Amino acid sequence: MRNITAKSEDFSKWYPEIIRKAALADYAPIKGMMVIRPYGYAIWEYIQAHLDRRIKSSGHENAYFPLFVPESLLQKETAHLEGFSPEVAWVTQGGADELEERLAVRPTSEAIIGHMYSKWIKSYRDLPVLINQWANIVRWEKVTRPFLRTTEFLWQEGHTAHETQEGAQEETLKILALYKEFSETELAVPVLSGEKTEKEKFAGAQMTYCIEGLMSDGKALQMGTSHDLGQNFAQVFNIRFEDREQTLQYAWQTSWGVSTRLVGAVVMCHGDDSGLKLPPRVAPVQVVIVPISVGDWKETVLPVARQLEVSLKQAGIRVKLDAREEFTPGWKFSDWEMRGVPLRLEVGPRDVKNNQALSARRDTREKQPLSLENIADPVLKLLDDIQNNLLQSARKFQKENTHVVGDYAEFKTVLEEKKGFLKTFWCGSAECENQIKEETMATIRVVLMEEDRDSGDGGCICCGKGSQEQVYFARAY
RNA sequence: CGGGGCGUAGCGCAGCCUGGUAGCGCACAGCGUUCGGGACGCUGGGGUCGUGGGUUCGAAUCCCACCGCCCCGACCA
Repeated sequence: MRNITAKSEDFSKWYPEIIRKAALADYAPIKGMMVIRPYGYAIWEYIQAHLDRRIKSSGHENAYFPLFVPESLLQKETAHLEGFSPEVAWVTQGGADELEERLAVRPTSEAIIGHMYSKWIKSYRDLPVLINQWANIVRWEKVTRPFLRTTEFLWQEGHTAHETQEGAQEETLKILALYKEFSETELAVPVLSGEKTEKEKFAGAQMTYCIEGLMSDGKALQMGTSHDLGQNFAQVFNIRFEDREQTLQYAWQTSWGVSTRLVGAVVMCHGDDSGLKLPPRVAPVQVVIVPISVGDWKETVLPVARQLEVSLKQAGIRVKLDAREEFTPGWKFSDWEMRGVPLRLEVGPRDVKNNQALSARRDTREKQPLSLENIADPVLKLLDDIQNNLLQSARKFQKENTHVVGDYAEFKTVLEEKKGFLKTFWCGSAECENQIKEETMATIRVVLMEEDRDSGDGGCICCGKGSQEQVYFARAY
């Protein structure tokens, strides 16, 4: 008896189903909006905690800006406005009164933050400004999917201002590297990193960098972006300061963000036919203890299980004892596997007699008895192994699904038959980029930065013109 | 936003064609027996049939509009 659709059979049915069955989120009664349930929100909270620590230790501080952006501010940066206007939600009324000026529900906060920075930044001594905010934003998207693209989503957005162009560039790349390290260490999701093309870059940015993950259906997912804004926003918001030579300069800015989409990435990258597989570092429950309820188990087994729970808790492990009487052990095994708990410990009469617990890994399904003496040590070791193994498996998958292609016919065949990332050369023209997208639905996910490129050049996959621009194409979410 | 599919109990569905007492499985509640990989028996509760309008003596069923979900495209964290 199976109660979830197998991932291998129908990925696009599996995904929303597992989101709901595992109680990560549920549809709200508003188009494109979801309720993040406690189990899903806990994952987000661990993501936040791990990322917030990195953001702060790299010198940034958290602050909070308003939800609403006056239309006049949003309009200042033309490219920015054009990029976002199709998906902005507007507030036109307050109570019974029509507003004199429409208020945008922030689709991102560059505008209102730019406005504030112009008041705060007067001297080179005020720089750099390194601020991050955790917030919700609204984008009126036409097609939505839980976590991957919702009308409202939660994210962090960093907004920094610098004295020099180099300062801003350095910040942009520093965050890009931080995101990559974060994704791989905490989410066990390996990512490519590089530049976006002109077509794909952030509205109003000078250059956009991103990290891209490969989901297990062979489609790419943009997991984070870091933008070098140059002086675009500083010029229209008048963020000027007196530099060391006493001349007036516009500030150099960056912005960068990751969102609740990352929860979707974890689900899609690691899940299998039995459900979720959560990396221990973001798993709300790292270890579940299932007592085997036979005979006088409440007197014999349960006290041992409780003691086990206490000792794991003391070691800082997120542990749950599932002592519910209305379910059989077998049912609990399947349920917690579906919910992605990395490690299960079974405690039954046999284990009590042998002073042990039987461990079962979610990732490999390996079972191994562990002595109850100092059990936290091997449990921590196992959680570490699982975290590591998830990353290695995902890396292996990414490698196996990355194909170097040289000509367009091969490009199309590989894309159709194997999916995944296609590594190739591109001449840099929007014409070729558009043509490929039109014909194959594949987009350039990243343009490799110089230091990541293979030496030498190749012909553009589309027009054949010689080029050093090495890129990864994929179909994407 | 275009093309297609779907919306009936928490979930999965039948009933609709041919209008006339709203059903099945799982889940849920109670009791009992079970429990080392999704247990079983008995009893029971739960429905504005997505929403609004129309046709009709009578609408889950026929007609219209809207909303939502899924898939495939056009646009995006």
